Amino acid sequence: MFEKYNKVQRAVLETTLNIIIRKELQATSMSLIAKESGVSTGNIYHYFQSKEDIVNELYKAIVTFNGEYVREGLLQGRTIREQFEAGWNRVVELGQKYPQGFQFIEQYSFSPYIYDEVKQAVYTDGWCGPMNKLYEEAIQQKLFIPLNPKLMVQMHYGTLVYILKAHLQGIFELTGDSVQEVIRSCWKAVQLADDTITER
Amino acid sequence: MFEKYNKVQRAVLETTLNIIIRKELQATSMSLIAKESGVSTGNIYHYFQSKEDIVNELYKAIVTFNGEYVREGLLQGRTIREQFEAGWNRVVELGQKYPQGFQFIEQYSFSPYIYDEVKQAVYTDGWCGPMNKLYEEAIQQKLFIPLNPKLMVQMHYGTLVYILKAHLQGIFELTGDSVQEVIRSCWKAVQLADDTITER
DNA sequence: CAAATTGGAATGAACGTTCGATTTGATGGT
DNA sequence: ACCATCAAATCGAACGTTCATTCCAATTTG
Repeated sequence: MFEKYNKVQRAVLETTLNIIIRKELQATSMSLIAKESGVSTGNIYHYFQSKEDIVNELYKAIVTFNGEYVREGLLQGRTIREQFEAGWNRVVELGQKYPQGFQFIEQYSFSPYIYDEVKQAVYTDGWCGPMNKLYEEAIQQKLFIPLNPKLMVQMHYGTLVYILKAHLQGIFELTGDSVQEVIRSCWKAVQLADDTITER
Repeated sequence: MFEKYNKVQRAVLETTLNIIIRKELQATSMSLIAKESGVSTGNIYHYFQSKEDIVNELYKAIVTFNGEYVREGLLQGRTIREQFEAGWNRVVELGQKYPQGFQFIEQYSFSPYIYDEVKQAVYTDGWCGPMNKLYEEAIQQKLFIPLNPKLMVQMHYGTLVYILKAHLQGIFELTGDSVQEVIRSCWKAVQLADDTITER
Protein backbone atom coordinates (compact mmCIF):
# COMPACT_ATOMS: atom_id res chain seq x y z
CA MET A 1 0.00 0.00 0.00
CA PHE A 2 2.83 2.42 0.76
CA GLU A 3 5.54 1.06 -1.52
CA LYS A 4 6.81 4.39 -2.71
CA TYR A 5 7.61 5.56 0.82
CA ASN A 6 10.62 4.80 2.98
CA LYS A 7 10.55 2.81 6.20
CA VAL A 8 9.86 5.72 8.53
CA GLN A 9 7.20 7.29 6.34
CA ARG A 10 5.52 3.94 5.94
CA ALA A 11 5.48 3.30 9.68
CA VAL A 12 3.97 6.73 10.28
CA LEU A 13 1.31 6.41 7.57
CA GLU A 14 0.33 2.89 8.60
CA THR A 15 0.10 3.84 12.25
CA THR A 16 -1.87 6.97 11.49
CA LEU A 17 -4.40 5.03 9.42
CA ASN A 18 -4.70 2.52 12.22
CA ILE A 19 -5.36 5.08 14.92
CA ILE A 20 -7.74 7.22 12.86
CA ILE A 21 -9.96 4.22 12.13
CA ARG A 22 -9.73 2.89 15.69
CA LYS A 23 -10.24 6.23 17.41
CA GLU A 24 -10.89 9.42 15.44
CA LEU A 25 -8.99 12.19 13.77
CA GLN A 26 -9.61 14.20 16.91
CA ALA A 27 -8.06 11.57 19.14
CA THR A 28 -5.13 10.94 16.81
CA SER A 29 -2.37 12.95 18.45
CA MET A 30 1.19 13.28 17.27
CA SER A 31 2.47 11.79 20.51
CA LEU A 32 0.26 8.73 19.98
CA ILE A 33 1.44 8.34 16.39
CA ALA A 34 5.02 8.65 17.66
CA LYS A 35 4.53 6.07 20.39
CA GLU A 36 2.76 3.48 18.21
CA SER A 37 4.94 3.90 15.15
CA GLY A 38 8.19 3.87 17.11
CA VAL A 39 9.24 7.12 15.46
CA SER A 40 9.93 10.12 17.66
CA THR A 41 7.92 13.29 17.15
CA GLY A 42 11.04 15.14 16.10
CA ASN A 43 11.75 12.61 13.41
CA ILE A 44 8.19 12.62 12.17
CA TYR A 45 8.61 16.32 11.47
CA HIS A 46 11.74 15.49 9.55
CA TYR A 47 9.62 13.58 7.02
CA PHE A 48 6.30 15.42 7.20
CA GLN A 49 5.52 19.09 7.35
CA SER A 50 2.60 18.80 9.74
CA LYS A 51 -0.15 16.55 10.99
CA GLU A 52 -2.37 17.78 8.16
CA ASP A 53 0.37 16.80 5.75
CA ILE A 54 0.43 13.23 7.11
CA VAL A 55 -3.31 12.79 6.78
CA ASN A 56 -3.42 14.26 3.29
CA GLU A 57 -0.48 12.15 2.17
CA LEU A 58 -2.29 9.12 3.57
CA TYR A 59 -5.41 10.03 1.64
CA LYS A 60 -3.51 10.44 -1.59
CA ALA A 61 -1.65 7.15 -1.15
CA ILE A 62 -4.83 5.16 -0.58
CA VAL A 63 -6.68 6.75 -3.48
CA THR A 64 -3.78 5.94 -5.79
CA PHE A 65 -3.53 2.38 -4.52
CA ASN A 66 -7.27 1.81 -4.89
CA GLY A 67 -7.20 3.37 -8.33
CA GLU A 68 -4.50 1.01 -9.55
CA TYR A 69 -6.30 -1.95 -8.07
CA VAL A 70 -9.60 -1.22 -9.79
CA ARG A 71 -8.07 -0.18 -13.11
CA GLU A 72 -6.16 -3.46 -13.14
CA GLY A 73 -9.50 -5.24 -12.76
CA LEU A 74 -11.06 -3.26 -15.61
CA LEU A 75 -8.30 -4.45 -17.93
CA GLN A 76 -9.23 -8.08 -17.26
CA GLY A 77 -12.63 -7.82 -18.93
CA ARG A 78 -13.02 -8.06 -22.69
CA THR A 79 -16.64 -7.06 -23.21
CA ILE A 80 -18.19 -4.07 -21.53
CA ARG A 81 -20.23 -6.39 -19.36
CA GLU A 82 -17.09 -8.23 -18.26
CA GLN A 83 -15.28 -4.99 -17.50
CA PHE A 84 -18.27 -3.80 -15.53
CA GLU A 85 -18.29 -6.91 -13.39
CA ALA A 86 -14.52 -7.08 -12.95
CA GLY A 87 -14.30 -3.41 -12.00
CA TRP A 88 -17.00 -3.43 -9.37
CA ASN A 89 -15.77 -6.73 -8.03
CA ARG A 90 -12.43 -5.06 -7.42
CA VAL A 91 -14.14 -2.27 -5.50
CA VAL A 92 -15.81 -4.82 -3.24
CA GLU A 93 -12.51 -6.67 -2.80
CA LEU A 94 -10.87 -3.43 -1.71
CA GLY A 95 -13.50 -2.97 0.95
CA GLN A 96 -12.96 -6.48 2.20
CA LYS A 97 -9.19 -6.85 1.92
CA TYR A 98 -8.26 -3.32 2.96
CA PRO A 99 -11.14 -2.24 5.16
CA GLN A 100 -9.15 0.46 6.94
CA GLY A 101 -8.16 2.26 3.76
CA PHE A 102 -11.68 1.89 2.45
CA GLN A 103 -13.27 3.30 5.61
CA PHE A 104 -10.77 6.12 5.78
CA ILE A 105 -11.54 7.33 2.27
CA GLU A 106 -15.24 7.01 2.94
CA GLN A 107 -15.13 8.95 6.19
CA TYR A 108 -12.91 11.76 5.03
CA SER A 109 -13.79 12.25 1.37
CA PHE A 110 -16.08 15.10 2.46
CA SER A 111 -14.02 16.42 5.31
CA PRO A 112 -12.60 19.94 5.07
CA TYR A 113 -9.41 18.50 6.56
CA ILE A 114 -8.51 17.02 3.18
CA TYR A 115 -7.35 19.67 0.73
CA ASP A 116 -9.52 20.09 -2.37
CA GLU A 117 -6.48 19.56 -4.54
CA VAL A 118 -5.92 16.16 -2.90
CA LYS A 119 -9.57 15.20 -3.28
CA GLN A 120 -9.26 15.78 -7.02
CA ALA A 121 -6.83 12.83 -7.09
CA VAL A 122 -9.85 10.50 -7.27
CA TYR A 123 -10.25 11.56 -10.88
CA THR A 124 -6.60 11.70 -11.92
CA ASP A 125 -5.09 8.75 -10.02
CA GLY A 126 -8.25 6.95 -8.93
CA TRP A 127 -10.66 4.78 -10.85
CA CYS A 128 -13.47 7.31 -11.44
CA GLY A 129 -12.13 8.45 -14.80
CA PRO A 130 -11.84 5.00 -16.45
CA MET A 131 -15.16 3.90 -14.96
CA ASN A 132 -16.92 6.98 -16.34
CA LYS A 133 -15.44 6.15 -19.75
CA LEU A 134 -16.80 2.61 -19.56
CA TYR A 135 -20.29 3.89 -18.83
CA GLU A 136 -20.14 6.38 -21.70
CA GLU A 137 -19.29 3.53 -24.01
CA ALA A 138 -22.12 1.42 -22.64
CA ILE A 139 -24.54 4.26 -23.37
CA GLN A 140 -23.22 4.65 -26.92
CA GLN A 141 -23.61 0.93 -27.53
CA LYS A 142 -27.22 1.16 -26.35
CA LEU A 143 -26.53 -1.12 -23.40
CA PHE A 144 -27.38 1.52 -20.79
CA ILE A 145 -30.19 4.03 -20.58
CA PRO A 146 -29.18 7.55 -21.65
CA LEU A 147 -28.48 9.03 -18.21
CA ASN A 148 -25.47 11.09 -17.14
CA PRO A 149 -22.70 8.44 -16.89
CA LYS A 150 -21.12 10.16 -13.88
CA LEU A 151 -24.44 9.95 -12.10
CA MET A 152 -24.73 6.26 -12.85
CA VAL A 153 -21.20 5.55 -11.63
CA GLN A 154 -21.95 7.38 -8.39
CA MET A 155 -25.18 5.41 -7.99
CA HIS A 156 -23.42 2.10 -8.30
CA TYR A 157 -20.49 3.09 -6.16
CA GLY A 158 -22.93 4.18 -3.46
CA THR A 159 -24.72 0.86 -3.71
CA LEU A 160 -21.52 -1.08 -3.08
CA VAL A 161 -20.19 1.28 -0.43
CA TYR A 162 -23.35 0.91 1.60
CA ILE A 163 -23.55 -2.86 1.49
CA LEU A 164 -19.87 -2.93 2.50
CA LYS A 165 -20.48 -0.45 5.30
CA ALA A 166 -23.40 -2.44 6.63
CA HIS A 167 -21.35 -5.61 6.34
CA LEU A 168 -18.41 -4.07 8.20
CA GLN A 169 -20.83 -2.94 10.90
CA GLY A 170 -22.09 -6.49 11.22
CA ILE A 171 -25.65 -5.75 10.08
CA PHE A 172 -25.62 -8.74 7.72
CA GLU A 173 -23.20 -11.26 6.21
CA LEU A 174 -21.91 -10.75 2.71
CA THR A 175 -21.38 -13.94 0.71
CA GLY A 176 -19.68 -14.07 -2.65
CA ASP A 177 -23.03 -14.97 -4.16
CA SER A 178 -24.86 -12.01 -2.73
CA VAL A 179 -22.12 -9.67 -3.97
CA GLN A 180 -22.53 -11.09 -7.49
CA GLU A 181 -26.27 -10.65 -7.18
CA VAL A 182 -25.84 -7.02 -6.16
CA ILE A 183 -23.49 -6.26 -9.05
CA ARG A 184 -25.91 -7.93 -11.48
CA SER A 185 -28.76 -5.85 -10.09
CA CYS A 186 -26.66 -2.72 -10.64
CA TRP A 187 -26.43 -3.59 -14.31
CA LYS A 188 -30.11 -4.37 -14.44
CA ALA A 189 -30.93 -1.00 -12.89
CA VAL A 190 -29.52 0.96 -15.80
CA GLN A 191 -29.79 -1.42 -18.74
CA LEU A 192 -31.79 -0.42 -21.75
CA ALA A 193 -35.14 -2.28 -21.90
CA ASP A 194 -34.62 -4.16 -25.21
CA ASP A 195 -31.37 -5.60 -23.81
CA THR A 196 -33.38 -7.84 -21.46
CA ILE A 197 -32.97 -10.92 -23.63
CA THR A 198 -29.21 -11.05 -23.32
CA GLU A 199 -29.74 -10.99 -19.57
CA ARG A 200 -29.63 -14.48 -18.08
CA MET B 1 -35.56 20.49 13.43
CA PHE B 2 -35.01 21.08 17.15
CA GLU B 3 -38.57 21.69 18.28
CA LYS B 4 -38.32 19.74 21.51
CA TYR B 5 -35.44 21.86 22.80
CA ASN B 6 -35.49 25.27 24.47
CA LYS B 7 -34.04 28.44 23.03
CA VAL B 8 -30.53 28.02 24.42
CA GLN B 9 -30.25 24.35 23.49
CA ARG B 10 -31.52 25.06 20.03
CA ALA B 11 -29.02 27.85 19.49
CA VAL B 12 -26.18 25.61 20.65
CA LEU B 13 -27.25 22.63 18.52
CA GLU B 14 -27.82 24.73 15.40
CA THR B 15 -24.50 26.50 15.79
CA THR B 16 -22.64 23.26 16.44
CA LEU B 17 -24.09 21.68 13.31
CA ASN B 18 -23.11 24.74 11.35
CA ILE B 19 -19.51 24.77 12.51
CA ILE B 20 -18.97 21.03 12.20
CA ILE B 21 -20.06 21.06 8.57
CA ARG B 22 -18.17 24.24 7.79
CA LYS B 23 -14.97 23.30 9.59
CA GLU B 24 -14.56 19.93 11.27
CA LEU B 25 -15.25 18.25 14.57
CA GLN B 26 -11.62 18.90 15.39
CA ALA B 27 -11.92 22.62 14.77
CA THR B 28 -15.25 22.92 16.56
CA SER B 29 -14.22 24.34 19.93
CA MET B 30 -16.47 25.21 22.81
CA SER B 31 -15.34 28.83 22.69
CA LEU B 32 -16.32 29.02 19.01
CA ILE B 33 -19.72 27.48 19.72
CA ALA B 34 -20.15 29.98 22.55
CA LYS B 35 -19.21 32.94 20.40
CA GLU B 36 -21.36 32.01 17.39
CA SER B 37 -24.39 30.86 19.36
CA GLY B 38 -24.32 33.82 21.72
CA VAL B 39 -24.39 31.50 24.72
CA SER B 40 -21.54 31.67 27.21
CA THR B 41 -19.46 28.58 27.86
CA GLY B 42 -20.65 28.45 31.44
CA ASN B 43 -24.23 28.43 30.32
CA ILE B 44 -23.62 25.78 27.68
CA TYR B 45 -22.45 23.50 30.48
CA HIS B 46 -25.66 24.29 32.31
CA TYR B 47 -27.63 22.63 29.50
CA PHE B 48 -25.15 20.03 28.25
CA GLN B 49 -22.85 17.69 30.11
CA SER B 50 -19.96 17.93 27.70
CA LYS B 51 -18.96 18.56 24.12
CA GLU B 52 -19.50 14.88 23.37
CA ASP B 53 -22.98 15.25 24.79
CA ILE B 54 -23.78 18.12 22.43
CA VAL B 55 -22.64 16.22 19.36
CA ASN B 56 -24.49 13.06 20.34
CA GLU B 57 -27.64 14.99 21.14
CA LEU B 58 -27.34 16.65 17.74
CA TYR B 59 -27.01 13.28 16.07
CA LYS B 60 -30.05 11.89 17.84
CA ALA B 61 -32.15 14.94 17.03
CA ILE B 62 -31.36 14.78 13.33
CA VAL B 63 -31.95 11.04 13.07
CA THR B 64 -35.32 11.44 14.76
CA PHE B 65 -36.27 14.36 12.53
CA ASN B 66 -35.24 12.52 9.37
CA GLY B 67 -37.08 9.42 10.54
CA GLU B 68 -40.33 11.29 11.02
CA TYR B 69 -39.95 12.99 7.68
CA VAL B 70 -39.46 9.77 5.73
CA ARG B 71 -42.10 7.80 7.64
CA GLU B 72 -44.57 10.54 6.91
CA GLY B 73 -43.77 10.07 3.23
CA LEU B 74 -44.25 6.32 3.43
CA LEU B 75 -47.77 6.87 4.76
CA GLN B 76 -48.72 8.82 1.66
CA GLY B 77 -48.38 5.84 -0.66
CA ARG B 78 -51.18 3.30 -1.05
CA THR B 79 -49.54 0.56 -3.07
CA ILE B 80 -46.09 -0.76 -2.32
CA ARG B 81 -44.77 0.94 -5.42
CA GLU B 82 -46.21 4.26 -4.31
CA GLN B 83 -44.77 3.88 -0.81
CA PHE B 84 -41.41 3.01 -2.32
CA GLU B 85 -41.37 6.14 -4.44
CA ALA B 86 -42.73 8.43 -1.73
CA GLY B 87 -40.25 7.13 0.84
CA TRP B 88 -37.13 7.50 -1.26
CA ASN B 89 -38.32 10.84 -2.56
CA ARG B 90 -38.43 12.02 1.02
CA VAL B 91 -34.86 10.86 1.54
CA VAL B 92 -33.73 12.91 -1.44
CA GLU B 93 -35.74 15.90 -0.21
CA LEU B 94 -33.98 15.67 3.13
CA GLY B 95 -30.61 15.82 1.43
CA GLN B 96 -31.68 18.87 -0.54
CA LYS B 97 -33.68 20.81 2.04
CA TYR B 98 -31.51 20.02 5.04
CA PRO B 99 -28.08 19.39 3.56
CA GLN B 100 -26.23 20.10 6.80
CA GLY B 101 -28.13 17.51 8.80
CA PHE B 102 -27.79 15.08 5.95
CA GLN B 103 -24.04 15.57 5.64
CA PHE B 104 -23.55 15.41 9.39
CA ILE B 105 -25.27 12.03 9.70
CA GLU B 106 -23.34 10.76 6.70
CA GLN B 107 -19.98 11.88 8.02
CA TYR B 108 -20.39 10.69 11.57
CA SER B 109 -22.53 7.57 11.31
CA PHE B 110 -19.30 5.54 11.51
CA SER B 111 -17.39 7.75 13.87
CA PRO B 112 -16.40 6.37 17.29
CA TYR B 113 -17.35 9.79 18.67
CA ILE B 114 -21.02 8.86 18.41
CA TYR B 115 -22.06 6.38 21.10
CA ASP B 116 -23.25 2.99 19.84
CA GLU B 117 -26.46 3.43 21.78
CA VAL B 118 -27.15 6.66 19.88
CA LYS B 119 -26.34 5.05 16.55
CA GLN B 120 -28.99 2.42 17.25
CA ALA B 121 -31.56 5.23 17.10
CA VAL B 122 -31.57 4.85 13.30
CA TYR B 123 -33.57 1.68 13.80
CA THR B 124 -35.85 2.78 16.62
CA ASP B 125 -36.54 6.43 15.73
CA GLY B 126 -35.30 6.51 12.14
CA TRP B 127 -36.80 5.20 8.95
CA CYS B 128 -34.77 1.99 8.52
CA GLY B 129 -37.29 -0.17 10.36
CA PRO B 130 -40.39 0.80 8.31
CA MET B 131 -38.42 0.70 5.07
CA ASN B 132 -37.14 -2.81 5.83
CA LYS B 133 -40.76 -3.85 6.47
CA LEU B 134 -41.83 -2.46 3.11
CA TYR B 135 -39.15 -4.44 1.32
CA GLU B 136 -40.11 -7.65 3.15
CA GLU B 137 -43.65 -7.19 1.96
CA ALA B 138 -42.48 -6.54 -1.59
CA ILE B 139 -40.58 -9.83 -1.51
CA GLN B 140 -43.59 -11.71 -0.19
CA GLN B 141 -45.78 -10.26 -2.92
CA LYS B 142 -43.22 -11.43 -5.51
CA LEU B 143 -42.48 -7.89 -6.57
CA PHE B 144 -38.82 -8.05 -5.52
CA ILE B 145 -36.20 -10.73 -5.98
CA PRO B 146 -35.64 -12.86 -2.87
CA LEU B 147 -32.62 -11.06 -1.45
CA ASN B 148 -32.03 -9.98 2.16
CA PRO B 149 -34.36 -6.95 2.47
CA LYS B 150 -31.91 -5.12 4.74
CA LEU B 151 -29.27 -5.50 2.06
CA MET B 152 -31.58 -4.08 -0.58
CA VAL B 153 -32.52 -1.10 1.57
CA GLN B 154 -28.84 -0.36 2.15
CA MET B 155 -28.18 -0.65 -1.58
CA HIS B 156 -30.82 1.88 -2.45
CA TYR B 157 -29.96 4.23 0.35
CA GLY B 158 -26.35 4.15 -0.82
CA THR B 159 -27.46 4.92 -4.34
CA LEU B 160 -29.32 8.04 -3.25
CA VAL B 161 -26.69 9.16 -0.75
CA TYR B 162 -24.02 9.10 -3.41
CA ILE B 163 -25.92 11.02 -6.04
CA LEU B 164 -26.75 13.58 -3.35
CA LYS B 165 -23.14 13.75 -2.24
CA ALA B 166 -21.92 14.22 -5.78
CA HIS B 167 -24.60 16.85 -6.33
CA LEU B 168 -23.67 18.71 -3.13
CA GLN B 169 -20.05 18.64 -4.26
CA GLY B 170 -21.09 20.16 -7.56
CA ILE B 171 -20.05 17.20 -9.73
CA PHE B 172 -23.35 17.32 -11.62
CA GLU B 173 -26.76 18.95 -11.45
CA LEU B 174 -29.70 17.03 -10.06
CA THR B 175 -33.02 17.74 -11.73
CA GLY B 176 -36.34 16.46 -10.45
CA ASP B 177 -36.54 14.25 -13.53
CA SER B 178 -33.17 12.62 -12.99
CA VAL B 179 -34.09 11.91 -9.35
CA GLN B 180 -37.26 10.17 -10.52
CA GLU B 181 -35.23 8.23 -13.05
CA VAL B 182 -32.81 7.11 -10.34
CA ILE B 183 -35.60 5.97 -8.02
CA ARG B 184 -37.23 4.07 -10.86
CA SER B 185 -33.94 2.39 -11.65
CA CYS B 186 -33.66 1.36 -8.01
CA TRP B 187 -36.95 -0.47 -8.32
CA LYS B 188 -35.89 -1.99 -11.61
CA ALA B 189 -32.67 -3.23 -10.03
CA VAL B 190 -34.45 -5.54 -7.62
CA GLN B 191 -37.75 -6.28 -9.33
CA LEU B 192 -38.65 -9.87 -10.11
CA ALA B 193 -38.30 -10.65 -13.83
CA ASP B 194 -41.94 -11.50 -14.60
CA ASP B 195 -42.99 -8.15 -13.13
CA THR B 196 -41.52 -6.40 -16.16
CA ILE B 197 -44.89 -5.97 -17.85
CA THR B 198 -46.28 -3.77 -15.09
CA GLU B 199 -43.24 -1.58 -15.62
CA ARG B 200 -43.86 1.53 -17.71
C1' DC C 1 -35.56 37.40 48.79
C1' DA C 2 -34.68 32.66 47.43
C1' DA C 3 -33.86 30.03 43.38
C1' DA C 4 -32.66 29.57 38.85
C1' DT C 5 -30.03 31.21 35.19
C1' DT C 6 -26.18 33.43 33.06
C1' DG C 7 -21.37 35.26 32.13
C1' DG C 8 -16.60 34.92 31.52
C1' DA C 9 -12.18 34.67 33.86
C1' DA C 10 -9.38 30.95 35.72
C1' DT C 11 -7.41 26.27 35.50
C1' DG C 12 -4.83 22.53 34.27
C1' DA C 13 -4.22 19.16 30.88
C1' DA C 14 -3.11 18.11 26.19
C1' DC C 15 -1.86 19.41 21.88
C1' DG C 16 1.17 20.46 17.58
C1' DT C 17 5.45 22.00 16.80
C1' DT C 18 10.40 23.43 17.57
C1' DC C 19 15.09 22.84 18.70
C1' DG C 20 19.50 21.59 20.31
C1' DA C 21 21.80 17.39 21.50
C1' DT C 22 23.00 12.79 20.14
C1' DT C 23 23.56 8.84 17.16
C1' DT C 24 24.43 6.73 12.79
C1' DG C 25 26.77 5.46 8.75
C1' DA C 26 29.26 6.63 4.71
C1' DT C 27 33.72 8.62 3.13
C1' DG C 28 38.47 9.25 2.70
C1' DG C 29 43.03 9.80 4.69
C1' DT C 30 46.73 7.44 7.21
C1' DA D 1 42.72 -2.00 9.59
C1' DC D 2 41.98 2.17 12.01
C1' DC D 3 40.40 6.52 12.85
C1' DA D 4 38.76 11.37 11.80
C1' DT D 5 35.21 13.90 9.70
C1' DC D 6 30.75 15.28 8.64
C1' DA D 7 26.14 15.42 6.99
C1' DA D 8 21.95 13.12 7.60
C1' DA D 9 18.91 10.92 10.67
C1' DT D 10 16.98 10.50 15.12
C1' DC D 11 15.56 11.74 19.62
C1' DG D 12 12.71 13.65 23.40
C1' DA D 13 12.45 17.52 26.45
C1' DA D 14 10.65 22.10 26.20
C1' DC D 15 7.56 25.77 24.37
C1' DG D 16 3.68 28.36 23.64
C1' DT D 17 -0.95 27.84 22.56
C1' DT D 18 -5.45 26.15 22.71
C1' DC D 19 -8.70 23.37 24.53
C1' DA D 20 -12.66 21.48 27.54
C1' DT D 21 -14.19 22.23 31.78
C1' DT D 22 -14.91 24.52 36.38
C1' DC D 23 -16.12 27.97 39.50
C1' DC D 24 -18.23 31.68 41.43
C1' DA D 25 -19.96 36.21 41.19
C1' DA D 26 -23.55 38.71 38.88
C1' DT D 27 -28.00 38.95 37.18
C1' DT D 28 -32.65 37.66 36.29
C1' DT D 29 -36.90 35.39 37.51
C1' DG D 30 -41.00 34.35 40.08
